[in-house]
Amino acid sequence: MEKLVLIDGNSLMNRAFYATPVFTTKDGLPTNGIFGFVKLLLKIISDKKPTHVAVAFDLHAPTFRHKIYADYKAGRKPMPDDLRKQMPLIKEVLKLMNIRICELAGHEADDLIGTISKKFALQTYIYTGDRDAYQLVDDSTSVCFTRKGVSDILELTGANFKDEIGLTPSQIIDFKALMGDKSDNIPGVAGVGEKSALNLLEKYTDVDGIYAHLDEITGALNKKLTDGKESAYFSKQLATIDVHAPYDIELSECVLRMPFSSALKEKFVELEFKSLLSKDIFAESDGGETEAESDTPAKTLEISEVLPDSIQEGIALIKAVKSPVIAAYFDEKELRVYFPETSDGAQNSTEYVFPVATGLLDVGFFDYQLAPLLQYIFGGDKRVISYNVKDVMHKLCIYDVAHTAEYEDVSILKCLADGLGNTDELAFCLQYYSIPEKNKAYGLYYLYSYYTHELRETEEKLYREIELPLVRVLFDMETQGVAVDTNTLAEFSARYNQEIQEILEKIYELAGEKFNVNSTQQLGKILFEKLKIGAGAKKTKESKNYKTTAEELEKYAESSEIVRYILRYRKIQKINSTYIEGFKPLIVNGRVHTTYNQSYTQTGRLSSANPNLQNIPIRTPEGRELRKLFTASKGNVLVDADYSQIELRLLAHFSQCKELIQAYCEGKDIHAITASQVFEVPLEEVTSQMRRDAKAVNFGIIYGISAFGLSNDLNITPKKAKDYIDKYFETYSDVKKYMNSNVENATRDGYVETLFGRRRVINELRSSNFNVRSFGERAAMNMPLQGSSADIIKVAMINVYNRLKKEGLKAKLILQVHDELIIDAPENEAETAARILQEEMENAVSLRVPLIAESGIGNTWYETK
DNA sequence: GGCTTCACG
DNA sequence: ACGTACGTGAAGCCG
Repeated sequence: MEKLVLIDGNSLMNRAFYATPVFTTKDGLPTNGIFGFVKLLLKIISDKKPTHVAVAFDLHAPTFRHKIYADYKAGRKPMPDDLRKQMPLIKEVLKLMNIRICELAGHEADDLIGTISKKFALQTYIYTGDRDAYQLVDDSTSVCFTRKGVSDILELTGANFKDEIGLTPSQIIDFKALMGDKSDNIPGVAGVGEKSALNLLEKYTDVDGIYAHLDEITGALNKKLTDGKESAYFSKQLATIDVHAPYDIELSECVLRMPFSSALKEKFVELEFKSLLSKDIFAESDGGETEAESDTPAKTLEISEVLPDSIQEGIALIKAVKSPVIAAYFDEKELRVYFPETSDGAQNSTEYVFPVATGLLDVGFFDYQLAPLLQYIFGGDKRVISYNVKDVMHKLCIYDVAHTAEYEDVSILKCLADGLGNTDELAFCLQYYSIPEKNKAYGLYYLYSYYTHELRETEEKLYREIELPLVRVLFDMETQGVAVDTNTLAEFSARYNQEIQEILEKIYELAGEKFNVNSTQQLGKILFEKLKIGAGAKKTKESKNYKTTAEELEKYAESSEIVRYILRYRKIQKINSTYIEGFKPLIVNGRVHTTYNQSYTQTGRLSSANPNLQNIPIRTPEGRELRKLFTASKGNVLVDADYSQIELRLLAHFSQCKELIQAYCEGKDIHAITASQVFEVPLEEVTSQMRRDAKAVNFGIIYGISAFGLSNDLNITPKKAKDYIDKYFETYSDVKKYMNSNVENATRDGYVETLFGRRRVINELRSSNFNVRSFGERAAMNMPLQGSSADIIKVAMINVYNRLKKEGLKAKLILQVHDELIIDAPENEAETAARILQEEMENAVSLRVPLIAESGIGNTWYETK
C-alpha cells in the first residue's frame, strides 16, 4: 500500500533541537538539531515504511496579504542562533537523501502540508509539533503529534480523534477562534477559556452555530461573545490552515528512494554523526570502511528476552554466570539483568526479565520470592551496572536487601564523559544510541562500556575516587534524614497563618478591594495604576507587567503603607508556603529525607530537592528562626562546620597572586585588605561599609565580574563600579591574568576544568551574540572556582564518612550545603565529631593557602552557628 | 510549561 | 552599542 509521510520541517527541527543535548562538531558547528531530526526521520521511515516522503518549510515573503498574517505570528520567540545555523544544513541533508523539500514564498509549512494532504488521495501521515495541524485529520490523513521531545508521539486518526481530543478535526478551528492561541497571536474571544469554549462547541457545533443561537446564551458569556464576535471570526480565519495554496507538486516527486547514497554518508562523516554511519541505510560502499567508522562503538547486539518460568530457575541461571560485571535495571515493574559473558565464556545475547508483582508499597508474595535474587545480584561479589545507583539502593531497602556490591553508575559516567548537567532519563540515552527500550539492561552495559572508554585519565580518577564512593555517602545521608521539631513547626504554622490573614485584611483595606496579592500582575495594577504609588518601571514588552520585586518595592516602602504590608506579606508567605506548609507532607516519622542530585549541575556541585535543604533561610533574623526546626536526633547534638571563603582561597591558589596568598597564609581579613586597596585608604581606616562593599567586589570577581553587575549590587553607577574593578585588577594583576587565561583557554578548547579535572563544556563562547558570549566568559571564570570547591567538599565528605566508620562512632553525616557539612552525633561524641569534621575538611587537599573550616555544636541547626 | 519571585551557597 | 553578576529549587500565577 502506498503511504505518504509529510513533515513540518520547522516544527520538528525545533523539537529536535530542544530535545537533543547540545553538541557541536570539532569546528564548533552546532549539529544537535540536525542529528535529532535525522534520527527521528529514520525512526519514522522504519515505523511507517512510507513509499513517499516530503518535508515542508516556512518561507516568508513580504507580500501584502501575508504581511498582516506574519505580524500576527510575530508573538513567537525568535529562532535561537544555534538552531538558525542548522536550518540550511538540514535541507542539504534532505537533498542528499533525495527527499522532496516543499517551500513556497509567503507560506508556512502548515499551508503546504494542508494543501498536499488534500491533493493526493493516499494514506497520509503528518508529523508535526504544532496542534494547528489537528484540523487536517480525516479518514485517510493522520496527524502524528510530537508530544514531548521527539520520542513521545500521539497519532491522531479519523477513528480515534474525537476520543482523544473531545472535538472533531474541524472544531479545532472553532475552538481556537473562541479561546485564541497566544503562541500564534490569535486573539480569540476575550474572557472565553478552555472550559466555556468546549461547552459551547458541544452544544452548538461551531462558531456559526453559537452566533445563530446567541439568544439562548445568558449572562456574562453572552456579553463576551457579543463583544467578541468580530474577533472570533477573524481568529477563525487566522486559525484555518490554507489547503488551497498555489503549489505545484506531483506525487512522483516524493517517492522515497532507499538505500541512501554514499554522498549522504560523507555528509554524516563531515557532521561527525558517527552513530549513524553504521546504520543499515546506505548503499553497499565500494571503498571499504571510512575512517570515522572504525572508531564507531560496537554494533548493537540482537538481544532476546527470556522470562524465567520460575524464580528458582532464574536464580540458578544468574548464579551460573562467570562474568564479573552484571547490568541490572530495577524499577516498580520489572527486574532486567544482562551480563556480557555466558557461563561458557561466549558473548551473551540474552536479557533476563523478572516481573515485579506489585507496586512498591504493597509488597506482594512474588516480591518476597524475588528478594533472594536481588540479594544475590546487589549483595554479591559482582560489579553491578545501573543508572542512578542511589535510587536503586533506596528501592532495594524496601525489599530488605543489603546492597553491598560494587557499583557502576551510568548517569554519573555520562555527565563526566558528555559534559556536566545530566538531565536525561535512561530511556532517552538508549534511544539516542538506537537501543530498543525493552533491552534496558543490555543498554546499561552498552552505555557503561561506551562511556568508560570516553573518559580521560583524570575523569576516570574523579569517577573512581570521588563520585562513585560518594554515592554511598549520599545514600546514607538521605536514609538518615534530619529530625524535625514538629511541635515548633505547628507553632510556627499557626502563628504565620494567622499573621498572613491579618496582613491580607490590611492590604485589602488599603487597596480598597480584594485581590490576589500573590499575583504580580494584579499587584502591579493595584500599586501602579490604581494607587499610583510612583512611576513603575515596565517589564519586557512581551509580558508588559510591572516589576514588583522586593528590591523595586523597597523604593516606595517609606512613603507607602501598603507597600510595607506587601513586603511583609511576601516575606512571611514565602516562609510559610515553602518552609512550613511545604515541609509538612515531607516529614516521615519526624524526619525529612532530602534527595541529592549528583549529576545535574553545570559545576559539579550537588543539588538538593524534596525538600531542598540547601536553601533554608539564614540571611534575615526572621527566616533564620526556621533553623530551630532542624534538630539532632534524641540524645544527640548537631555538629556543623563550614569552609571559610573557600572560593576566594581557590582563587588565590589558582592565580598564584602573591598578595592574596600572603594574606591567607597570615590569616588576614581579606575583605578589609581589598577595601583598603580598592578604596585607597589605610587598612586601619577601613569602615564596615567599605568592608561590605569590598566583599561584594570579591564576590563579583568570583562570578566573573562586570561593571554592570557590580553597579547593580552596590547601587552605584557602572562607571564607579568600573573604577573599583580597575583598581582591584591593578592591585591583583595575577588575578586578572588568571581570569583572562580562563577565558582564553576556554575559547580555544571549548571547556574549562576544576582542580580535579572535572570539565564544563561552554558552547556559548562560540556564539556570535554578545550577551550569550559574555555569559560564556563569566561561566568560564566562575566554574573552576565553584567546581573545585565542590570537588574538595566531596573529598572531605568521603573522608569524614570513612573516618566516622573507622573510629566506630555512631555519629552520622546528614547534610551538605555546598561549603558546609552537618553531623548528627551522640552527645558524648560531639567534640570528636567536630574535630574530625574540621580536620578532614581542612586537609581534604593541600593548596598554596590553608583551608579553614569553622565548627559549631548545638541542639538545633540554629544553635550551631 | 513558562514566568516571576525569592530562598540558599 | 550591547545590558547580566555564578550555581541551584520551590511556590504560585497564568494561559
